[in-house]
Amino acid sequence: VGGEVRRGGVTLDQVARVAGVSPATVSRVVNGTRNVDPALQQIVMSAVKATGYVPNRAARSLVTRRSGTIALVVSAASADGFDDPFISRILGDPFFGRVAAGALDLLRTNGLRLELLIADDPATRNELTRRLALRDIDGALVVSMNTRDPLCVQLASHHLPVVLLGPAAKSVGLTTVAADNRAGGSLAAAQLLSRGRRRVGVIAGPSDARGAAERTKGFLATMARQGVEDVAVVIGGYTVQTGEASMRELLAGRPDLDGLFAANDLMAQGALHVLRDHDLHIPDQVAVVGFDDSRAATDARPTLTTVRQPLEQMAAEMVRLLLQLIDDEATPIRTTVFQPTLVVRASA
Amino acid sequence: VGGEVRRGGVTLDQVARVAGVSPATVSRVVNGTRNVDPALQQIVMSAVKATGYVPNRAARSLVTRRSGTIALVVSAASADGFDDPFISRILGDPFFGRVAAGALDLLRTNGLRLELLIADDPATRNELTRRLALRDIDGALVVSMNTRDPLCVQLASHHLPVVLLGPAAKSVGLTTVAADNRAGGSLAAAQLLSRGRRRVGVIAGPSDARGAAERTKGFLATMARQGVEDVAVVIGGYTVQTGEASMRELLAGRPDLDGLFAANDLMAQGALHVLRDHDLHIPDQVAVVGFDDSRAATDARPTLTTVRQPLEQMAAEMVRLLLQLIDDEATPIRTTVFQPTLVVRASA
DNA sequence: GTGAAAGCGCTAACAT
DNA sequence: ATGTTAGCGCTTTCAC
Repeated sequence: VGGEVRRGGVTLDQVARVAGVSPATVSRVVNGTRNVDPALQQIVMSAVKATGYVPNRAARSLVTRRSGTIALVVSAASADGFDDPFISRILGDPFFGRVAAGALDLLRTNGLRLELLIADDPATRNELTRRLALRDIDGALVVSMNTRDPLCVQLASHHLPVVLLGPAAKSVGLTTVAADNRAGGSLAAAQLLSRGRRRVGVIAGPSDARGAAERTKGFLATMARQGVEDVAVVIGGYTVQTGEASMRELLAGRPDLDGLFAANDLMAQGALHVLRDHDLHIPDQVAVVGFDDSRAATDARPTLTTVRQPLEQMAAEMVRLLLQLIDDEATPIRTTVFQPTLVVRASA
Repeated sequence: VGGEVRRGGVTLDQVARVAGVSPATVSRVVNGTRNVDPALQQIVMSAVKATGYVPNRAARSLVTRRSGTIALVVSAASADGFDDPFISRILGDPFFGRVAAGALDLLRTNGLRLELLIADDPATRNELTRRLALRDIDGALVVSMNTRDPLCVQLASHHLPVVLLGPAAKSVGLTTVAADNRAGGSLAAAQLLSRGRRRVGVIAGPSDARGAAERTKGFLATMARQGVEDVAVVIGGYTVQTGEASMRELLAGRPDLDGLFAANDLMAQGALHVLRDHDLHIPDQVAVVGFDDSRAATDARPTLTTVRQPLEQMAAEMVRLLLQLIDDEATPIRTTVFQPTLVVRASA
């Protein structure tokens, strides 16, 4: 109203004028470049503060060819459902929330922005690839829900700055951060064993899910090592409903079951429902271990003993690796593996 | 390898050369400006396709003073906990996921980007305000978790392009999209009434939560209209644990309860646990209605009858309103209210 | 209806 | 160590 003062913000030139130096010097100070006289540096800093200067991102990007933005990509194969609910479900998954929070935390201390992206069809996948190539996005953090993901192969083939959160599959030519799912399965087995359970079953994850097979393998290996060879395994679909169905199936084949490992908490929750319907006491009659330490674990009754991945730390490591990759394209592809931990609650 | 062809992408000038026109004309065509000869238009379009041209966002932003990015802001008062888990929890909340998915859907058809932002302290709040003022972000979609939120008042006072998802409180001078929580409470009451329940209780939300009070008011009003005046109300904290405690309290004061309304699904889930422990059959002995239609509703046993807000549609409307606000700063402040619906499942 | 020209605000050679 | 200069790729008056 009446004053078009500073419409659009203070520019670097204005700061330079106030400080009585050249724009280049201001730029150097602002960007923390060395080789600037400490005295001048002070003067410029004051001028910056006095004017309230803040760099124009677009202008800076134009010349540096860096957007200052990195993408958090949720990759959906879009094979099944492919409607809104599916995307909502991923975005609303505690798993995703922990990753986003972990990434954001480190990103903002680096002055970088996080763009949320859904890559669920060829068009959006191509656009992401293009934007990455043009540095419209500096790099991408990819969270993929299953192993045979078209986005991953596409990204890998173009050699773009991308870090994947996923199974430690060496197959993908992408820098990857993963949890040691096998060790996680082992942890679950050890807990059941320590509770004296040897008539155990497992509700495994779907074959194409991230690391599901590893969890089961680790579990079975540790059981076998203690002489427990006869383990019933049924495959679920990572939902409460499939957990229920699988539990019923397991119980039908082996009514004397005294221990259960479910490859995620949701299926464990389903199992809990069925066990209760069968009047089986948890953990006395059947001990149950889940995986993920999701909200379902704390909200179930009894509360769920489960395996937890350090997702926030993993996300932070993803950012670190990505920043390195952006900084130096020649950084070799690496896989970092994190160890899960057992969270003991009431169910086992 | 060996070819630095098109390093950094095709520029508008290159397209112009290929098409045999001036850069200005290409710009006009690309931006859909009228007053361009249809014939030339075709030529330019071909050239664009042939070269694989895609506009440089930074350059465009620099001159248009629009970033093409809108922020999805999660505002946390940071009063309590204030550690990572808190943010993770919000981001991993299905509520948030549905909003993000709804917004993203409309945004990408408009060629806009979504930046994820956490505003949990004065510094980040100020930065957001500044970025909005400088058009480093074109506008913000704000999801606030409680009513007395410092971010909202700050944003409102600066008259920035912001749309709030929140209670229909007229107090805030912000364009707002809200659900009719009172109507939602009414829906719950009507359902309980239709099941013949008149000895009812409610587990209300915390006093500072978005719309919690309205839900209770709507419920009580509808009950009263049917002559049910004596309703026990206890206040919970929107968690399973507080739901359990509240349910116990309710049952202690009124052992003959035959209907319950919980202001969110999590508390309803907690109530379910307690009712089961008391060997009370659901819904025969006690009918339960929740609120939100979150994952907890479908994963609980029995499945939860609940009130659903059309969050995806609400998010889309937020985007529409925000775009309007960005386009014309003088757009008057408005509040749009959406009607919730009842989702009938097994618990009532 | 189309082209020429002037920047948007910044950084990075290059010169000093 | 600092200043001068030349753009980055685009849109947009302004002439024609």
